[in-house]
This record gives sequence, C-alpha cells and structure tokens, in this order.
Amino acid sequence: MTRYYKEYDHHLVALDCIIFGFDEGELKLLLLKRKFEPAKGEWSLMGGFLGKSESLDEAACRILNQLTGLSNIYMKQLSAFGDVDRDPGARTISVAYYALIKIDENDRLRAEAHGAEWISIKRLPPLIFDHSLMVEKALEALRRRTSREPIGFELLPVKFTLPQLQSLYECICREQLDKRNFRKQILETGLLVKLEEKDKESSKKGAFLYKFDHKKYNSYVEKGFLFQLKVKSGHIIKGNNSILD
Amino acid sequence: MTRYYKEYDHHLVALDCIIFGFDEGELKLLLLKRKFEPAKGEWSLMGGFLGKSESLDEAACRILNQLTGLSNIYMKQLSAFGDVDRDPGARTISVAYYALIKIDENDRLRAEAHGAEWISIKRLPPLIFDHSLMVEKALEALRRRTSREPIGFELLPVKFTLPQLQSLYECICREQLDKRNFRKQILETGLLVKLEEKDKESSKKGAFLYKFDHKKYNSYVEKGFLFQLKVKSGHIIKGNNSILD
DNA sequence: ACAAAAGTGTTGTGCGTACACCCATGC
DNA sequence: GCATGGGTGTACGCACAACACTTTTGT
Repeated sequence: MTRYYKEYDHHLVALDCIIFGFDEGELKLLLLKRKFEPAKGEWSLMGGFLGKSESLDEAACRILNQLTGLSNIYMKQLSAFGDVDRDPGARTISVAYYALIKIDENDRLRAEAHGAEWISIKRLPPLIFDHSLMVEKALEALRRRTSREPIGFELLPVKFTLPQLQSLYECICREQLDKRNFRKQILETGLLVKLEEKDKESSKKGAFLYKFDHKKYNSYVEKGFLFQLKVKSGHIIKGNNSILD
Repeated sequence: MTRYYKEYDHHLVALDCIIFGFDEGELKLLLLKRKFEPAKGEWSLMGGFLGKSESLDEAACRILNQLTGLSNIYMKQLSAFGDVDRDPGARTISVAYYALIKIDENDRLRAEAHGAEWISIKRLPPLIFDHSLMVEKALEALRRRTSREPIGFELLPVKFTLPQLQSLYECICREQLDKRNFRKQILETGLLVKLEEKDKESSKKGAFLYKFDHKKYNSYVEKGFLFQLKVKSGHIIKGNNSILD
C-alpha cells in the first residue's frame, strides 16, 4: 500500500506495557526477566513490536494478552518514547501503555509461567533501557487519572471492601486518608452498591463487600457529570523539564 | 546499527504539530493547506517524518521551526496515533505534539509565506486524516494542563494586561470568569510582576502591563509547590471510550 | 477478656462564589 | 459629558478537614 512518502526512513515501533495490580495492600507491577539479547536476563516491562496490520492499541492489547491471557482490560496510552539511543539493540520508537488489572490466582500462575513477577512499586529493581522512566511517568499518569476518574475499581476484585479500597487509594496517592471522610466521600457518589456478604479475610469482625455500579457511572458520564475524588494527583517533580507530558 | 530485531516490521513515523496561539481575543491554530498528495489542497496540521538520527522531540521541534522559524517553544507530546488506515498514503504512525506560541507580526508573515493561516478554534475547517481528532485531544490536554500549570503565559506576549490574561483563560475553559475573583486569584500566587507601563490599545483608560515571574515560579516548582488555577479542566466527553488518554 | 479491625457523626473554618460601584481617558 | 473598559472589597455559605468512641468476633 505504500504509494507515497517513499523517500522517508522507516523505523521499528515497539509497544511496552506498564501493568499495574493491587495485592497484599501494595501497588505492584508485572515485570519480567528479558529472554533475549540485548540485556538478556535483566528486568524489563512486557513489550513487543508493532506489526504491519494492527493498530497501536491492538498491538498493546495483543502483548498484554500474551503475558496475562486477559482481554478487555483497562488500558491507556501513556506516551511515545523516541530517543535515538534508547534501545541499544536498534533504533526503536516505543509507545508505552499502562494497564490496570485485577490480580487473581490464575493470572498469577500464568504470569509466573512466563517468568514474570508481581513486584511492589516500593521495591522496583533497575529496569532496562528507559523502562524506569516509563514507570515513573505511568505512576504520575495513574495519580492524575485517579483524581478524575474512578479507575481504582479496575485494580480490585469485582467485590471489595471499603478498607481495601481506601488502602488502594492510599497507595496511589501516597498519604494516609481519614477513614470517616473517605467513606463519606466515596459513598456520597452513589456509585457503590453494598452487598449482603462480608469478607472475613482480614479481620474478625468482617467488612461488608461492595461492588462498583458501572451502569450508573456510565449514565453519569453520558450526562456530563464529573467524578472528582479529592486526592493529591501528583506533585510537580523537581527538575522535570522534559518535553514529554 | 540494527543488530537485533531484524525480523520485525519497520514503519513510517510522522510528527504532527498542533500549534496554539492567542490573538484578537481568540484561541487559534496554525493550519496549512497540504502541498502534496494525497489530500493535496486540504487543511492539515504541520507535519513531517522522523529521520534516522533525531529523537521524536527533536523532530517535532525541527518541524515547528520549519514553519514558524521559532525555537525554544513550549511543546509537549500529546499522543501517538496508530490506526492502520489513518493515512491513506501509507501505513504511518503519527506522534502528535502541541505547541504554545506567542503570535507576533514576524511569525504571522513567515507563516503566511508558507501558506499557513491562523484560524480560530471556533471556525475550524475539516482537516485531513485524523487531524481533527488530534486537535480535539490537544484541546482537552491544554485545558487539563492549564489547571495544573501556569501555561497561559506561553500564549501571551512577555508583557500583557490582566484583561488579556482573563480573556485567554475564558477562551481555554469556555466560560465567563468574574473579574474580581480572577484578579484576586491570579495575583495571590505572587507570580505576576506589575509594571509601570500601561497598554492603551484596547481602552481609553489603559490597563497596567504585567509580566510572569519565571524565576519565582521555577523556585516554587523546586520547592514542590503546586500551582492550581481553579478552572474547569474539561468535561468528560460523551461516548469517549477510546483507549487513548 | 482482650486484641484487631470495622463502622459511625459532628463541628469549625477557610476558601470559593456572588455581587456593584468608582475611575480614567478619548472622543 | 458620556461612553468604554479598568480597577477595587465584602459577605455568605458550603465543602473539606479534624477528631473519638462503639461494635463485632476470634482467640
């Protein structure tokens, strides 16, 4: 189909996925040890190359699916990374995506079968190339988006407790929240449905389970209502003069 | 330098620039009529292709410079656009950047020499390919960023009046602002320096000129202070289910 | 009975919002 | 002298932040 633009350079285009999960009260990333040169054996994001007949979004979903077996996942483009020497293997433009997934046992096992591991963002190892930069930017994007959109639920099981939800928000925005204010604020939205069941995993008393009312949320969105959780959406980073957003 | 990844597809990578300016009380875009096929003669963003030995950021700056002659411009990456058929000329990945520039006479003349025109965002013509989508996303990004960062000053002359600044913010957030509240809020930041001079262009009485205190702002940023202008940062768009941010 | 986590209301205050009149100047 | 746009202060109400005790149940 190339009929025009013949005289211009062509480039490898890669996709890299920053895969967020929430488990054991910690925000985690799914990382893997690279299985090929260059940088074989070092920690890396899950990545792959763009094919001729797939869009960027499709390629990102394909790559996420390869590692996790999951589809229909919350996934957003983060940014393109295009420094000339970012990948020592070859000039490669990488488009990074971040994904939010609900970790469960199946995913965990499948990921481990691929040599992947869930690692807390508090204990990240050094990553290859510019992957650490991607992770940093993904965290900033996650924080900003959390203050505009109820995306926390993408990281929790369908049924979750309010203490769990609060703990997740505390991880994302890196500060303690007041239990009463948090519950009031989140319940006021009317987007949580209280269930009859209790979860007794983490306390003797047990905490009521809730689920997120996606239908109601979508109807709010259609009406143009804005969901705003008042949460620190991220500090300006010292010396952050990058041209990247 | 390609030593690895030989078996993967290579792609054309384009850059497209959404160039914002503010003039005659309106937010404007610098658009041009395409000079080559396909879609010759139609309205388009300024664009170009990524070369072998330049980063994405560098290429975007080069392309902006070609059209405007300007460098050291406020410019941020918006997003990569990668639908398979987005450009009928050939499979092309486009990375869009938005730029904020201070329109002055010189720029205007140079732009016109290239067949470019400043067009109000209220009167945009249809654009080629997915360029209208890019513009829409750039506007959303501009609105969000305006609420987090004092970027309005990038669109005004070095010396500007408060009525001018207010008018700019009103254009960006699409609502009338109260004069007294606006002035109070913006002056409270301590980031504006009042000059002795007045601008008499737009009123008999004349309005005092101010300049933005970049040094003070940078020192605030270093200290981690957050600049927050309380302005509508953009509505959720109905049916906006794109995977793109 | 005690430890550990869940659940529940009230009060003060600071910030955002609403609002109306005088001033300076050119024509 | 009048029309045009620039400049200024206050009062109210609401939404956010701070805060402590009771309940349940497993051991």
